Amino acid sequence: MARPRSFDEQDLLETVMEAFWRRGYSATTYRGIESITGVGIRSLANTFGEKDELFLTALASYRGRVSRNLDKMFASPSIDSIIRFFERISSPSDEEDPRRNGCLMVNTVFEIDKPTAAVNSEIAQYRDLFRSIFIDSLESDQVPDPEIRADFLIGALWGAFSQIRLTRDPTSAKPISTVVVEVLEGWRNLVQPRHSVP
Amino acid sequence: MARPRSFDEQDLLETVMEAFWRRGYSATTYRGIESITGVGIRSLANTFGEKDELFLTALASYRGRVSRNLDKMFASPSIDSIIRFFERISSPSDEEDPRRNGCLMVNTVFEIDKPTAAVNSEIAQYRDLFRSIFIDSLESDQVPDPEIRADFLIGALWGAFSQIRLTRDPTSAKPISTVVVEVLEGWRNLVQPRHSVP
DNA sequence: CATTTATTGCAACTAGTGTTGTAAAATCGA
DNA sequence: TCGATTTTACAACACTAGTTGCAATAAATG
Repeated sequence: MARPRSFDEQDLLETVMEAFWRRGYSATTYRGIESITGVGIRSLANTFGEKDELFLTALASYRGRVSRNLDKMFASPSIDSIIRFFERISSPSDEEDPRRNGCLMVNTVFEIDKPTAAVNSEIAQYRDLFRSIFIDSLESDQVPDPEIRADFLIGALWGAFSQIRLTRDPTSAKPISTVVVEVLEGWRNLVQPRHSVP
Repeated sequence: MARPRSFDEQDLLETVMEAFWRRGYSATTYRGIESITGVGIRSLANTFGEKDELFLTALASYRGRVSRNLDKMFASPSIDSIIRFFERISSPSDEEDPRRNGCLMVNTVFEIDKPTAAVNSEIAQYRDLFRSIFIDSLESDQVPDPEIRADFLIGALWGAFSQIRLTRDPTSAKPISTVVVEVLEGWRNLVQPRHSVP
């Protein structure tokens, strides 16, 4: 046929995604990616289109990554899974781990002034990922009002991400995890009093 | 002496601060401020210096505003004050209220890639504002481990700000407030078991 | 009224970024 | 080897934003 690409599209996308994660949207420039990856601007544009589209693709890739992790951690959803999840969030990461920058989606919400409909949809899907997993977990332990409590957990999660992003240190979210775990333990004893004692 | 200014410095600063609050750092341009306020770029630069300095001044102004509000709300610090605070956070605001964009300081953390030492100091002072007020409030009701719980409350607060910023609607943080209040109520009964039962 | 002096309007300069055109380069099948 | 076709390097373009120089302007003081 013709000349083949000098790079692997998936590998490149992974690198680009981490660049957005580390440095944010506007600080991640085409020319910057060029010098990091060695792939020329023109090839980037040919492959992924304009910056908006490249970013959207990176977001989708991120969501896929998170989704796979969550599937593993919540194979059997329960309060215990949520506890393990929050404990992992605030566990140390090495210097090179992009997790030190919190969460790409949350960062995006703050940096992009007026997100496009496509970006908003990505973020909504991302949020729903957590929401449905939290609800499933709470329901499986018969916690009342699972929706409200799930929304609270999402809030706590985003607070943790904010804290991590501020300090660039996951362990700084430890106090948040600690109290969230305490709260979750308390929810074990809240079984619905629907058809209970006379 | 000489020609007087055509504007009031404090009024102008307030407007600029709200501009940063609404639109973020990079979307708030000198030329934009010029067309909003009618004050020319040259006069802005003469009065406030470069954009960094103008922004820093706006942050300080914001912190002053928040500090005054907190002093009012926490005149007698207690769990009840914290409850009222979280309930107010998620109460509706009108269309023009810049609170619809969450919190200027938290937004800043996310948008600025590498904050200067001065900006970091502003943010740290801002955080400590809440931290010491939360600790005071918890201590006055003899809640154990007030530092850790205060850090959790800060996390929940930032989660609420994130949620508000995402939806541009304070009431979307209602579930967070609701559960935080529930948690705070629970903390009333945790009085230190220091010298208790035999 | 003239002088002084800070303010202001205008415009230019510089730097950075997304985007695109074009021609050279490289590969694979015939 | 040749031709088709894609990739790639280079450069140019357009636009935006921060910053700065300079001359005109306007008020207060004597």
